[in-house]
Amino acid sequence: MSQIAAGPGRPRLVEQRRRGATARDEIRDAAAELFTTRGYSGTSTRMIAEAVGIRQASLYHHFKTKDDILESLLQDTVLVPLEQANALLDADGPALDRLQQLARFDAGQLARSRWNLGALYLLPELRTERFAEFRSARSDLARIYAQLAGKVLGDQTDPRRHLPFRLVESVISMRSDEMVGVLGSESLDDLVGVLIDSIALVLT
Amino acid sequence: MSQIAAGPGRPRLVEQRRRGATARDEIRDAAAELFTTRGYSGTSTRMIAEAVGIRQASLYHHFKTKDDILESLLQDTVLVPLEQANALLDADGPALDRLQQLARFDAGQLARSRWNLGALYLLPELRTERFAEFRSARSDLARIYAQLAGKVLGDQTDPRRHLPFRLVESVISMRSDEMVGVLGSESLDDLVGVLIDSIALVLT
DNA sequence: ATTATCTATAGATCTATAGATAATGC
DNA sequence: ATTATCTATAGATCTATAGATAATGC
Repeated sequence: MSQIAAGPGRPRLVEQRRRGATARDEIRDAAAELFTTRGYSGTSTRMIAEAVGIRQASLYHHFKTKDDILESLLQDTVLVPLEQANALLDADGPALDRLQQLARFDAGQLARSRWNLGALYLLPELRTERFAEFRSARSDLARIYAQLAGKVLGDQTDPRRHLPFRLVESVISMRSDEMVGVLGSESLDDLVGVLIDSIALVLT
Repeated sequence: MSQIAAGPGRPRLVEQRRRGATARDEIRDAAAELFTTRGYSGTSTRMIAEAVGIRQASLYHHFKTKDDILESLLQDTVLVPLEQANALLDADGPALDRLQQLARFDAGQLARSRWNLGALYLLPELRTERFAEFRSARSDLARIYAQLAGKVLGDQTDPRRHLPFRLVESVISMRSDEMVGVLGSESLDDLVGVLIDSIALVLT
């Protein structure tokens, strides 16, 4: 059942041990855990393979290079929020409501994802040319936050417009510091609620 | 002058190119730049040595291992703020004033240090046993922030007590995202001011 | 004699490729 | 025939140590 099972290809030496419908997803799951806890350069392809239960070389049947694995994880975390942000920027209604809706969505994702994928944004390795596309998507997202906040403030130069984005992303470091792990999922909702309320307060 | 100059020991092959009165300080300066921009595992001892202008093996005359270099940088950034925090926790006066004084001090350090040393806190490699002592010092600091904030709120269980620490540390990610690089040092003061004001607002 | 550098290198990785093997699918 | 794995390995690192060398200091 959890054993190798049907499908073409030579069977694995050990049974499946990772969440994921496909080998590709198993690899992404293992890499997400390792990259967020040991860093990108601090994680070898051998460690990823071991966590999946395959040989190191077998990774390369599913990803061309090691950084393609990270790229794949990053894409998934930023594209959906960015789409949502663009929609809300053009939507009708009070700017504060739209900003808080966006924040609630993002903070919820960051708090609830299986691994702390937001921590990937903080990896210094993203500063290379290889991840320029991701960086640009993320700074688009930050710009939309600042624009909506600027509307609330009635001033697109007020430095406070940068705070909502940072408040939302503080979920990442709280999770890294294992504060969210300790809290139940009930008080995790409290935390997101507190952040949403704070956004209104700092823009007053 | 900037050439090898006086002092015992075989002369270097190239002139000094790093800030620092001693070779140890030159190494720390180079490592701070590299660790914050390329990560810890992503920085080799050869890169550090090259940035200093010495041979890779010569590093080991000044540091026993690579992680001793990181440890040394971390110690410097957390010990002074922690001392300050302990003093302010026991001081007299309104809790909000003391909290804001602490925040102004820390945010100022984070914003003005030659390299973005706060970014070192975000390195996933710190999650190892090797850096347990540093992690514990930093969580002591976070605890004092939360305790002071709890006093302001009149409730040591209110989740909002975690926000001031996170607001202060948002300076780190703003600097990483090169927002502080773009702003002049005058608007950098604005930024710190905005953070201090926000602390009062979110604890209202 | 002491110090801070240098050259050389051991031994342990690490990423990625080449090619064999063992399944399924047609 | 196609697919997904396996074994084996090339070539490029990387950290740390050993020991030589070239200064200053006594």
